[in-house]
Amino acid sequence: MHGLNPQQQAAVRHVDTPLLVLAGAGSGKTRVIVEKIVHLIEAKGTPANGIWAVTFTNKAAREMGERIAQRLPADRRRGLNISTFHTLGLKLIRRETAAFGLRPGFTVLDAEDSLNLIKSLLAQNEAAAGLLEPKEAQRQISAWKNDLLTPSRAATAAADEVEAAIASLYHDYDRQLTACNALDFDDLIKRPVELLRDDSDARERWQRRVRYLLVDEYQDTNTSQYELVRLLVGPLARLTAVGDDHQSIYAWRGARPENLSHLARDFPRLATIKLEQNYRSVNTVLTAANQLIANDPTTQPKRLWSAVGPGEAHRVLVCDTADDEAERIATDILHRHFKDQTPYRHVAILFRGNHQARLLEQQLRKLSIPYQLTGGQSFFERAEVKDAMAYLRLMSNPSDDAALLRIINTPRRGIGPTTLERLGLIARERRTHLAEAARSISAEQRLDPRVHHQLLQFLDWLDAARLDINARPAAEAMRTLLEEIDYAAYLRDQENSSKAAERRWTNLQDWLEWTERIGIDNDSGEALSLTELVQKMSLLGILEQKTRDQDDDAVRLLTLHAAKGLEFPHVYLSGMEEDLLPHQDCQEDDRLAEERRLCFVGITRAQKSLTFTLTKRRRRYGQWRDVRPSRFLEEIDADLLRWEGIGVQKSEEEHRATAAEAMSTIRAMLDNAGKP
DNA sequence: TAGTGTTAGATTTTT
DNA sequence: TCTAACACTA
Repeated sequence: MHGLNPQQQAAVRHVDTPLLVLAGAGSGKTRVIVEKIVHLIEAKGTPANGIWAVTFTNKAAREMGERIAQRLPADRRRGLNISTFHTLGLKLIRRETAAFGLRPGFTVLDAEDSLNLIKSLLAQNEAAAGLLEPKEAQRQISAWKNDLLTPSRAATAAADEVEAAIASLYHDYDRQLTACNALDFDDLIKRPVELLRDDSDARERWQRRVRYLLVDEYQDTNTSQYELVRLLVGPLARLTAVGDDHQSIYAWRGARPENLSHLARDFPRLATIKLEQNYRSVNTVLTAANQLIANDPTTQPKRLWSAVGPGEAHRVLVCDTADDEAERIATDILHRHFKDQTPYRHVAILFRGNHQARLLEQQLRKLSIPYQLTGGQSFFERAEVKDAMAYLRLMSNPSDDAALLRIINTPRRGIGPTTLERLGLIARERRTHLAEAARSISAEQRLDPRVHHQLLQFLDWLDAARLDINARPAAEAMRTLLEEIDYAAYLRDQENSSKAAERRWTNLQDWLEWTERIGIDNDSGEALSLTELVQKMSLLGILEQKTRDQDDDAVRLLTLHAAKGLEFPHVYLSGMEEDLLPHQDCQEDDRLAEERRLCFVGITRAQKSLTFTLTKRRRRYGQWRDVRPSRFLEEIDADLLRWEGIGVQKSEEEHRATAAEAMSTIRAMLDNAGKP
């Protein structure tokens, strides 16, 4: 308990009634959760396996686990459940598989697979295909699932023709998932909720198992996640929810920040503790943040303060164009690096949209400043990795159509779109999955005999491979499999340069190593079954595992969303312009408030210095447009901001001066060092 | 199946 | 204006 402030201590000790901790940015909320778990085990004698902590990302779960590992010896923390919502749902489904109408080895489809399934369903239904955009349909189905709406209720509630069509697609989609022994991400929450709601035996069983539940980032929960929380804690309500309404920035994808206030309604004995002392930032940063967020009508007042230090006014760099903006940020960072010996990893550049990263990258590269871009397409989404995953999934679940479709002709086996279309039709008629349909009489009758033969051969080969993979370690068997299909040759065939093929092959080797590494249970140290391995992989972005060297000294480029939860000594908030932040599509009240909170999140990432940048003109969809500074800058006291470069000439001069100064510093450094 | 033409869309994104 | 996904043609 040492080193905790009185509010933090109260939050840790409070275990008898449900508790909401409203934890401001940088107020040590993870610390509170960690200490509370330690307290529950050490002081309250709660068995570790009765404690469940839930986060939103794998990264957050991993970090929490690591911090607990520093506080408790292995034998005292064994059995502790720290996971994401989705992993928790998966665990529950795995223990109750039959109740869900699933067979062991069921697959969890990712967003891409689910979209492909939707596309193939639409391809079979001309009327719906003309009316619907696959992405839009996917979004709507996901939204319905997050709101716990069944297909039939969605059909009843449908407001127009389009929604009605999506509801009907939703029905087919779920039926097809069942035929494939598969679930999508949203099902991992929705289905457990349905079970716990409808089956009192299962409910009581799980409520006994969950002795204490802690939920992080509570403001990001959606309806189904909140329902899961309620059902798991039951009437005893041994629950700690930690969140910050000021950092609610995910309403656009279904988060319900009002779940924070719903807690008081649903748990009358709820106690609330506010954490307002910030341990991260200097006071000028917090003052700006407080002033900005005071304009948010939708959230509870909370005033951050800190004892870190006074801090300086924030610079606002007014630049001519986006190129100019990127150049000035880059020069400024270089300057900081050489003049103040600021390590590059202490600097982050934040922006609203990913496209803004491109120019920044160019300029950083020009000045040879190392940078690390978070976001973009992950390693996990690479085609070769997804192909290998698909083979592995088919080993675990022979009815995984999404996986089969992905690799049936990769590498080439002469099984083209026409065959697959006919096969899909047969599968739909027989209400089954593709592999079974292929072995039916109608397939024999309706498919080209040569291709049909080819198809059966391939399925037999898969069966044989399945026997092999169950007999030895998965990674090892996968190596053999990739050799048998000569995937390396396929890659060489696909790529123009042998270098590109080489790189993709290396990615696969990395993936195989990763497969070996995660194939062991963190808790028991035992090897996972193939099914467990595949399911674990589906929920872990490989990107997170492949954390590049922590001490890699590079400037971080992040979207404002991706920056939540992180902190940096020096932060550049770029594109502080109307229509960019707040984004042009977010002028309506609720969305505008969320944009403001996004800006708040950006500001509160800064520990020591904060620099806003904006341009005077920006090219938008090919047109040059004059730009107005973001209204959020006006919501911060003028004394806290130091504008630079408002006049054109002055800006150019200043810019040159800064660049010249930076260059001469570099030269001096190089002279001193005697080598680059 | 590769190569070319056409068209929409251009915020944020985890699991 | 630029890109990427798609549909169409050779």
